[in-house]
Amino acid sequence: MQTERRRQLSTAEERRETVLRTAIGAFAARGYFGTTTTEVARAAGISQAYVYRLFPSKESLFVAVVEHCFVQVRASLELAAAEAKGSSAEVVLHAMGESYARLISDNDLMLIQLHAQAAAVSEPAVREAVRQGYARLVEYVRGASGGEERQVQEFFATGMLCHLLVSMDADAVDAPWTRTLSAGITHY
Amino acid sequence: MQTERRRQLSTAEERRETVLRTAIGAFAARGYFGTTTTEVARAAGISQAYVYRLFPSKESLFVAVVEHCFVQVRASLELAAAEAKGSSAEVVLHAMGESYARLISDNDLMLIQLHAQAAAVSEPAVREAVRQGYARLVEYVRGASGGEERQVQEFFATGMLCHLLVSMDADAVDAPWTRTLSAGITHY
DNA sequence: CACGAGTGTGAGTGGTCAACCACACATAAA
DNA sequence: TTTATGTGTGGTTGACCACTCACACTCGTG
Repeated sequence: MQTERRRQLSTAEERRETVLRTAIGAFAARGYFGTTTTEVARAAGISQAYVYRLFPSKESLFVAVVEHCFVQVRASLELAAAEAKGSSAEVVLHAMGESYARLISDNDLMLIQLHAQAAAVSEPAVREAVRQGYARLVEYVRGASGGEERQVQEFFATGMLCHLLVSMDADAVDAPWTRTLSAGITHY
Repeated sequence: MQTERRRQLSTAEERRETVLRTAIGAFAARGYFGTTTTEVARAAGISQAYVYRLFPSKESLFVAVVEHCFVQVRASLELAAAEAKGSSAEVVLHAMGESYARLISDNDLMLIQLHAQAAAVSEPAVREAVRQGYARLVEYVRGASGGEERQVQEFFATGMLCHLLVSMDADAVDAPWTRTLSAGITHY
């Protein structure tokens, strides 16, 4: 049974990935300022002190989380685009919307985007991450869909409307105004 | 010279209004969790302790600020609708958009909306205020413009896109993707 | 002037936060 | 087994937070 005993410790790189994944849930509720590093640590199952071994500061951790989310969103859109390849811009954009809706069905991804936007106002590092994230997203959607400016713009405007619906849990309100805002928007 | 000397002290009601007005600027930068009551007090020119005489808690203060902003937005749309009365839905909605663009030219109103959305996720009182605010806004826009569901929805989606542009200061970035997102969106 | 009611503050309070550090334990290679 | 390196934590620190309270001042009225 040579090396039967398994490693008990993770490598730092594995831990960083764990933290990135679990921190999404932690930051999703209360955003950058409202979430403590202790909460992030608890979500990852490590001590608060160790968070500071893996990331130099709370800000750099949050930035890494935001970047991680943008990568996931992009990957989701790429998947959809690959499946709908060769179709018209409308069809590709619709497939992207569907894929996006499925990706963020647990809402956390979307809430991170919302909180990243909010933090971007005062935190330059976050602002830069958000800019880069949307820059790549917009260019990708434009290229992959082949749609016109207006269509691409509307695609993102609809995404932003989703942020609003999720943030105030519009699903839980049964009224004409929520039906107006959420008309035609898929969600799971 | 009977009552020549003017009052030196404000009434509590006047102070409350001052605080509501100035707190917009304070909360606009870092949102609900990121802004301290001391900052709000300094913006209003009063002591931090007195903030707690005027409002029972930080949360109720923030909620009042959010409601105040929604009232201002609604008033702005009403003004625009009155001027464009009798025109087609498109024209009315465009006039509303113009008026809205002028109202939030200093960005603070819009940033409060963004931060209110973010705080709504975890703070039930804020969520209720945001729901009420948008409920009235949507119903008003629908009624005053006479537009179809889709038009009203697009109106708000465009507004949400403005939040994104303002939060990451897209104006400061000269690139194709910012031009795509901000195409046709007036701002002053 | 006197006096009650309203306006306003300085100086706290207990609690929490991001960040740090000394130290313990696990691992891999010599 | 020894040693160097990497993984991980308990305990702390100084700053700062929302919120409170005793007290001072101003005002309108009789």
